[in-house]
Amino acid sequence: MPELPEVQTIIDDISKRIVGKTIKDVAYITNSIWRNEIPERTRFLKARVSGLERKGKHILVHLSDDHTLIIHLKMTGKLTVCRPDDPIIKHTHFIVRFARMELRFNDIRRFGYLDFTESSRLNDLKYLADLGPDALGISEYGFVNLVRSKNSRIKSLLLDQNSISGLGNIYADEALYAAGINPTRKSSGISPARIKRLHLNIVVILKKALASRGSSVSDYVDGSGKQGEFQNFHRVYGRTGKPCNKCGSSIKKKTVAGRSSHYCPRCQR
DNA sequence: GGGCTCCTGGAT
DNA sequence: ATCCAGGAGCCC
Repeated sequence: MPELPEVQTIIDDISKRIVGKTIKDVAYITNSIWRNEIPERTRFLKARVSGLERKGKHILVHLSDDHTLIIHLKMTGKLTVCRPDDPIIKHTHFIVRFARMELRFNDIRRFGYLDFTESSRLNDLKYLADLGPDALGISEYGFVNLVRSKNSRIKSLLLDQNSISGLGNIYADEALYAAGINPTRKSSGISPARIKRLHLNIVVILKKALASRGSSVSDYVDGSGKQGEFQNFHRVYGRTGKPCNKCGSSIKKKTVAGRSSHYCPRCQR
């Protein structure tokens, strides 16, 4: 479900409600949702939420006693602030209880996970340490070097979180369309001018998506359980067979890098 | 690279 | 009944 704009929207929503609040209790519902050891309940009790942070598509919830809860939502994960008397819906796996509200982690497909560590040892977690520069933080220079240095298809590179973090299937397709680059192109063969255009479009599209509070295609909801709006502005994703906004050609879909890729065969070369 | 896997559920 | 899904790791 969530890519950078969705994860950031959730973090911004939730931060307003839980930063500074003290944890009263936690509820373990599905043990297998934890990536490593399940933290003891006492690790959470009386801790205060000191701040939230995004690393790629990971959500870090920092606690006052120098521990951090890590959350990855994968495809169908949801993180919402609820009232204690809201019914606990199916596929809810973990709850953090505050005095007047609860933070609930729900995931239909259970691809998502939770993890917990001392904050000073976050970089011992390989999946965090290996993340590439953030899609909204990488410089144009850094991005050009990255793309020119790889021989993979550009779509694969954009999805590779260890090369550049935060992009997923929707925004990779949308950015490639905006830059006029075919998803199957070998990255090393793309001209620097084209790569700069792609970098600019990644930033512009991610920022627009953030302003629209993310894309709700099926499951995504923000930290309050509301849908985003950016799906209304998709140019290729989910528009297979519809006319290209630039040239009128039919938008095509084909598998690239193991994912369905939506593109205009005429505008993207 | 491509293919398979984890899992549930909606669309066709 | 079959296909497909905002992710990503593992296997040749």
